[in-house]
Amino acid sequence: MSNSKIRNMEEFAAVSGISRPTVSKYFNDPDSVRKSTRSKIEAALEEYDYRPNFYAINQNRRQTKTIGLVVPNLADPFFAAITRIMEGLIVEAGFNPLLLSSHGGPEQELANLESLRAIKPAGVLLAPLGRVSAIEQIAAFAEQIPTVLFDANLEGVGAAFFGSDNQRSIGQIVEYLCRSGEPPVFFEMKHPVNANAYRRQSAYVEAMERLSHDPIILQADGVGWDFEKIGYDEGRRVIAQQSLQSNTVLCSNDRLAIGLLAAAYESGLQVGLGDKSSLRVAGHDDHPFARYTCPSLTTMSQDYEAICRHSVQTILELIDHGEPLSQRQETLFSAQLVMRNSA
Amino acid sequence: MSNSKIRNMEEFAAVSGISRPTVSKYFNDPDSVRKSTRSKIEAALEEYDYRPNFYAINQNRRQTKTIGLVVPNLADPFFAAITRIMEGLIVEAGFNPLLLSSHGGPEQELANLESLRAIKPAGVLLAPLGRVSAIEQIAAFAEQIPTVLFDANLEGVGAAFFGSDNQRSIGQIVEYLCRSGEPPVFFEMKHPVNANAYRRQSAYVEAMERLSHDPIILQADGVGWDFEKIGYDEGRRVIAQQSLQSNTVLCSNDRLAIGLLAAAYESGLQVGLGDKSSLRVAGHDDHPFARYTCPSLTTMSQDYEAICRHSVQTILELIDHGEPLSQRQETLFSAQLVMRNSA
DNA sequence: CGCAAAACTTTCCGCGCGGAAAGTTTTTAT
DNA sequence: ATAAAAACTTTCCGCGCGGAAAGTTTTGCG
Repeated sequence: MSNSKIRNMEEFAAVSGISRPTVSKYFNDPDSVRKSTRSKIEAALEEYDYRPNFYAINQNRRQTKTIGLVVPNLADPFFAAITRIMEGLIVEAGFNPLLLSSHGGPEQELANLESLRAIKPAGVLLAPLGRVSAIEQIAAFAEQIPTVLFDANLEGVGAAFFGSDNQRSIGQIVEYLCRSGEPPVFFEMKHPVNANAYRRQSAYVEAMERLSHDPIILQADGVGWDFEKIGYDEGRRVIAQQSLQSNTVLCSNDRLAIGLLAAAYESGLQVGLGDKSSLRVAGHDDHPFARYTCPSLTTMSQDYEAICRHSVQTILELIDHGEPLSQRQETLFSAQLVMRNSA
Repeated sequence: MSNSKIRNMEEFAAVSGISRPTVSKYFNDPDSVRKSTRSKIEAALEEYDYRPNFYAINQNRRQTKTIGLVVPNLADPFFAAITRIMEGLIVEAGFNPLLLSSHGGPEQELANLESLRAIKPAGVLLAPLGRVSAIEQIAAFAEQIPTVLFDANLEGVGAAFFGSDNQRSIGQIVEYLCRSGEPPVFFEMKHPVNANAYRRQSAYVEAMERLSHDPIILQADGVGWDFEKIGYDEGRRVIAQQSLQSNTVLCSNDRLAIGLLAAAYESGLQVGLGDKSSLRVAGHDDHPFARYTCPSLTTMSQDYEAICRHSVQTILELIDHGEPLSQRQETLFSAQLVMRNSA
C-alpha cells in the first residue's frame, strides 16, 4: 500500500484513472459501472487507503443508508436476540443498522428518537416500551420518518406492527396446562412496563372461561425491569403464605418465571410434572436461558425469525416505495409450545 | 410552534435575531454565549423546530463528538450491563455513544472497526473478542484512533486497558473453596473464545499449588458463545460417567456454571453447601442472573462500575489531551467474593 | 465616567461529496 | 458496418455547517 494519502474522491479518482462522478457511482453501487472501470477502481483501492467521507456522503444524498433500531432494554436477552437477527437482515439489504436501547425508560426512548431525528435515518424499527411510552411524541416522530413497530403495539402509530399473537399463544398454553393438570393461576406484575402484559392477562381470562375454569390472577408488586427479582420476591411470599390457589402457575413472561423458580427452589418446593412435584410453572417467550432453568422451563416460543424478517422487509419496502402504506398493517405470528420439564 | 420550516442555521439565526456564527457557538456550547443571547436563541428554539444538521457539523468539525463502544457479544448480559453503564457516562460527558456488537465473530469485530473508521469517532472503547481477534488489524486501528481496551487485554494494543484482576479473584475463590470443603476442579472450555479464560486457568493452577493441592482441569468440548449449552453438555457427561475428581467445581465463568447447574439438577444431583449436597459449584463474573440460578450461584463479582468509570475517563482524557499517554496503562480491579448457596 | 475585555456581527473560505447537464467515447445489437 | 444505447468525462452548482479575520457593540470594573 502506498504511503501517499488520498484526501478526497477527487484525488482518488485521479490515481485510479477514472473521473470523479464515475468513482462516486461506483461507491454507491459497484455494479453500476463497467467491469473494466470497476477493476481499475478496485486496483486503486488496493493500493491506496481511501474511503468516501461518511458525513459528506450523507449530507448530500437525498436519503441516508441508516436504519434506526430502537429497543426498550438491551439488558433483556430477548431483545438482544431480536436485534442481532435484525442487524444481520439490515446489513444484508445494504443499510447500516444503528442500535439504540431505551434502558427501560421513556425519557431515554424519546432521547433516542431525538438522536435519530438528527441522524435522519431512512427508516426506523421501534419496539416501544409500551404503556409508559410517550405515545403522542412517538406518533409525531413516525409521521416524519418511516417507522415500523414490533414486539409491542401502539395503536395507530407507525406504518405497521409485527408481533406475537398473545391471544392465541396464551390460549394454547392455558389449554395445555388444563389438560395436563390443574388449571393455572396467572402470575404477572401489578404494574407491568410492557404493553403485551395486558393482552396476555385478558387472553388468560378468556381462555380459562372458555374452558369453564375460574381465572385466578396473582399480581406481584414492584416496578421496573428487574423481573426476576419481582418474580422471586412474590414467589417467596405466596409460597411462605401457602396462598397459591393452584399447583400450576402460568407466568406472564419467562423472566418472572425464572424468579419464581428460584423462589420455589429455595423454599424446597419441587417443581415439575411428576408425582413428587408440588408445583408446575410455565412461562412465555422462550427466553434464551429458559432451557437452563431448574427445571427447564415450559414456555411459548415466539417466532423471533418471522417478526424480524417481516419487520425489516416492511421498512425496506417503505423506504423503497417512498410512500406510506395505504393502510396500517398489523401482523401477529403464532408462538409454539415448548414442552420442557417445569410443566 | 410556528409552521414555517427552518432550513438551516442561517435562517434560524435570522428568526432568533442573532448572527449565525454566534448561533453556531451556542450549539457547540450554550454557556459560551451571553445569557441574553442564550435566552433569545432558546426562545426561537421553542417556536421553531430547528436542529443543526448532524452531517454538516461533523464534516466541518475537527473532531466528532462520537465515542465508539464495541463489545464482543451483546447477547451476553454481562456486556449488556457494562454498555449500559458506559453509555450513561459517555452521554454525561457530552459525547454520543455508538454501540456495536461483534456478535462473537472476529469478522464482525473488524467490520465494526471499519464502520467506525468511516464515522471518525473521537475515541473508541473496545472489549476485544480476545484470542480470535485479528490483533494486528486492531492494533493498526488503535494507532489511528484513540482506543482504550477493557475486559479483555491485547498485549500492547491501545492506549490503556482496564479489567478484572483474574489472578487475584481466582486465587481468592480457590482459597475460599479449599477452606470450606474439597479443593475444586477447574471447569473451562477447551477452546475458549475469551482471552480471560487463559489467565483464569493459570491463576487456578497457581492458587492450587500455593495451597499444596493438585490442580485438576476439566475441559469442555464445543465452540462458540453458547456457554450454557457447553457447560450443560459436559456437565451431563461427567456426571453420568462419575468422572468428576472432586465434589467442588470452579467454573471459568458464570455461564458455564449455569449450564453445569442445569446438568446437575437434571441428573438428580443436589448442589450446595449442606451435608445433603453432593456437589459444590462456583462461577466467576456475577452474571446478572447468577442470583436466580438453583441454587443461587457463589461467584466473584467483577467491579463493573470501576471498569466502566476508568475506561470512559481515560478515553475522555485521551481525547482532551490530543496526545497518546506517554506509556500504556494497564489497570486491574479486584473482584469481590459473593457467597451464595451453590458453594 | 472611561477603558479594556468580552461578546457579537459581517464577511469570506472551505469541507467532500451528490446531482445534473452536456458532450464524448465505448459497447452492443442488428 | 452502422446506429442506438450505455457508459464515461467535463463542468458546474449546492448542501449546511465550522473556522477565522476584522470590525463593531456591549459589558464589567475601577
